[in-house]
Amino acid sequence: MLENAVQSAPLSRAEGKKRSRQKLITATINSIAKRGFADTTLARVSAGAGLSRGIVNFHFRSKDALFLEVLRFLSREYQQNWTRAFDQAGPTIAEKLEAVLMVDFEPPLSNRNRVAAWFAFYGEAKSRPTYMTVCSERDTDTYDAIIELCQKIVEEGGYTNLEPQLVADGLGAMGEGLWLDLLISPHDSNPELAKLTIQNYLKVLFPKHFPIAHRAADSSEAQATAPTSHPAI
Amino acid sequence: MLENAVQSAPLSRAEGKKRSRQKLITATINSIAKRGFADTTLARVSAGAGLSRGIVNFHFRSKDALFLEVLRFLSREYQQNWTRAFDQAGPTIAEKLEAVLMVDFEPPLSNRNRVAAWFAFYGEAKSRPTYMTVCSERDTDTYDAIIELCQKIVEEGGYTNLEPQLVADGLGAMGEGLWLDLLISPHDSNPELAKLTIQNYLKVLFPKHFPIAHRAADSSEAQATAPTSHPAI
Amino acid sequence: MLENAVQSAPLSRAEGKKRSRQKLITATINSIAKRGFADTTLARVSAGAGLSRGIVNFHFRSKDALFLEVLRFLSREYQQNWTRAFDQAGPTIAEKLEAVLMVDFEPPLSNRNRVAAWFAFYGEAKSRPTYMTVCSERDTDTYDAIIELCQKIVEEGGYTNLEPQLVADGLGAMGEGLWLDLLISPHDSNPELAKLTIQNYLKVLFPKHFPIAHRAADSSEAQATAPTSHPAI
Amino acid sequence: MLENAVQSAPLSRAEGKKRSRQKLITATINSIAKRGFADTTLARVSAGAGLSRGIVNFHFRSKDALFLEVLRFLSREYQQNWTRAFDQAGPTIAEKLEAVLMVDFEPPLSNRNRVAAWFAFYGEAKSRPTYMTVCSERDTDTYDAIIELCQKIVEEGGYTNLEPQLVADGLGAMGEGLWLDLLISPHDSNPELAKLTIQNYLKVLFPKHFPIAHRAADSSEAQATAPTSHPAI
DNA sequence: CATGAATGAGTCTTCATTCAT
DNA sequence: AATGAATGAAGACTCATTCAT
Repeated sequence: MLENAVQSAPLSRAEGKKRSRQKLITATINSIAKRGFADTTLARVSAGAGLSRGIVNFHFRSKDALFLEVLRFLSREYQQNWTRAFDQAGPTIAEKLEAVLMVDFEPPLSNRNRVAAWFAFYGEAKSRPTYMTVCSERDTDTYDAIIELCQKIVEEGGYTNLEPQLVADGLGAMGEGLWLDLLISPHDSNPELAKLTIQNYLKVLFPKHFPIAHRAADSSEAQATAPTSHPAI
Repeated sequence: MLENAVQSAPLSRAEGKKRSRQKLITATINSIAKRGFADTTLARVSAGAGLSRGIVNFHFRSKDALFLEVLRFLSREYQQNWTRAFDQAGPTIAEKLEAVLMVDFEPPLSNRNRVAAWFAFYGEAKSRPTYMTVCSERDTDTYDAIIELCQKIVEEGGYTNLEPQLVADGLGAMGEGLWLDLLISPHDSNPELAKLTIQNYLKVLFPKHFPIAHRAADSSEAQATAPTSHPAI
Repeated sequence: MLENAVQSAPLSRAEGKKRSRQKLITATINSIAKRGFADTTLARVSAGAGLSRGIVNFHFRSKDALFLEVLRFLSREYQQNWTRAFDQAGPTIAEKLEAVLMVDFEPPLSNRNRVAAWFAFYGEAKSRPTYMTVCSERDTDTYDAIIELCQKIVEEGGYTNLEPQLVADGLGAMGEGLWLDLLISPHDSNPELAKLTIQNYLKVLFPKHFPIAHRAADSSEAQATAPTSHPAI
Repeated sequence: MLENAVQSAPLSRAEGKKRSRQKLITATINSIAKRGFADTTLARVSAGAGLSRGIVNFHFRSKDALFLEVLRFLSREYQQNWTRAFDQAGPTIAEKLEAVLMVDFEPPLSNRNRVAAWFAFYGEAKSRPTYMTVCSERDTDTYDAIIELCQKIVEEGGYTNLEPQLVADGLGAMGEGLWLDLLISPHDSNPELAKLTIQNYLKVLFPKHFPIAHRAADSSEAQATAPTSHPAI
């Protein structure tokens, strides 16, 4: 038995614990998507993770704590993807703006289970301050960044007819509305259509930055931005 | 005290039953908004309605049936307000379009309890086909109407740079996203701001129909359209 | 309004009340047979009787009171049929004995709903003294009569090898066991077979009174004894 | 205190679970006998077993499932005692027949709680196909065996006046009727009297096999056959 | 006499949580 | 670190009973 044993070798305790934790979080997201918040019980979560019944109260203090961790995981994941999209986009403001507006509709964020989980938390947010806090934060961060980009692009393009704040609010809201449509109108809605919709608005709003002929190219570029983390969920 | 002081007169049995039913629906909406889906128990609903414990299983078959009736009530109410806004708006396409986009942000639809209830149902929709059906229907009806209006206005104004379908999808989604913001970002968000955001887009999209100077007037006109039904909730 | 009004004329109050009472008793028997004791609710009973929900507490004081009345009705009906069979039988002891042993297997007592109701009460009798009293009484009356008949027939026939008391106990028990079989083994069991079984024993026990060739004739005679009351149940 | 004082040693988990299950079954039988089907609630059953409230839904799926397991337990127990009586009886057909007819009236089957439980199930059998199946099976098995024994004994003894099938049906039914009498006529009825009644019939039916002088001896022999299982109930 | 809306006690059932193994 | 038997609080639901109409 050498130390550099193969991957199937027993994990260290800390690693095993961490892995179990993550399995439970993933199983919870899937259960919420599949069965909804109300029917997501710890028994089903632990079964989904292939672990024993009492395990959740071992890794997390309580069911509420688990759910909060799940939301935090989703929030962290969202932020990571958002930041990566921003960083990996081309150097121009227009490219940055488009990239961050597109990231909601690329894997893993466009995954329907993810969207379902997010809206499950939104649905409970009004009555749960802790959920509200995390949800608001994500929202605020995103909106702030979009506002900043809009201000720059308006200034850069001399779009004197546009109020950057309102334009940004509209784009942000449109993104969330299209995200909801992925959930509610699955037959007529899909990530590609959502992206086209937003891009269409970009062209109308900022014609100098998003000329009509540019569309297809942008689209493929956007798709090229790297997806990320936990694609197995 | 005249004989025709009818309002305090004892209700007929059928009327009393109907009234109790409605009380339960209203109490359920309020409870969902206040405590969320998870903590909305039949005991709390019946207490909120000032009725006895077993009452829900008398008027509705089950908790599930009650919830579905609540969603149907919300859906019917939404459609009624939407239709009224459309009918009562001025005769032009632009006025109709603006009216139906504004109605989400006027009472009673802009009521935060209502929005919370809607998103609670959205959050459960993926795992409940019956909820999904009702939610999708509302969505589809609204979108279809907006598409039609956009097609007409594009044609009327000769906005050759606009794709009516995509523009309509964007406006519809923006409305839903701003509705969500009423819930999630209550500090920075309010119905008036939401209306301004949408109106700002209308001016950018259809400048001939929504000239800049027109803004304030429209806004106040929009507010003047009659709100409706069940203001007590 | 003449006294000799036709049958479809409105009943007097007393008659209507009596009729409703009986409808409820009949509906209860049918419900017990169909759904068992546990699932026989007052709602189902009143629905079965085509009457309104609160009616049982009007005609009877309570559910328990209704059930007790049902048992008393069954007991009365049993006794009436038994007595009629005895009276209408031929004049000999043998004919009387055979008649009372056969009556359990002729309508209406052989009706499977009736038997089911009886055994439902037997099943609850151990824990309900009032049921026990009524059930025991019926049993005792029947056994006593059979013992008396057996004593006479043994004396008459000089069957010195028979102990009348034990013979009578056995015949009575056999009757009840065959009655149970109507319920439990419906495929292989039927009233005619039950009668044959008992008659076979009579021939073995009392060969002078029940000669072999006599069988068929007896059987048809037995069948000729008049059935009775409430055949509609 | 030696180490092999195993009985007080802590049970393995599996053993403990099995024991809890059996406790619940036993407590249910006792409750049915004491309070009847209707008043046997899970709260009382679990209290009777000295366990917690939710336990039944842990070991069994539901109250119905518990009841069915109780009936299966009774059925298994019946069959075991029956088979043991048959096997342990002397080698002759007559001894076998008498043994299996007597076993109903010896512990544990003659235990009044047992009989009450059986008749509670009989009372519900008509409306519950699963109960009916189990009850019918027990009946059928018993009757089939008795028929076979009767055929042999008739052949062996040349009892040309007897129809084996009808004789067997009568004996089986008599056993069940006498069992019911243990429940319904507890003052005048007891297992010993029931046994005498049956034995009296055996002497009349099969005089060559059951001569009059033989009675007392047989009876004591029959009693000597070992009773069995679960005497604690 | 009869109705049926309403009540509320009682029951089954679920499930988060604990803890001995 | 993990298991799973057991707990008991809480909730949905049933249903006998009441009473205004």
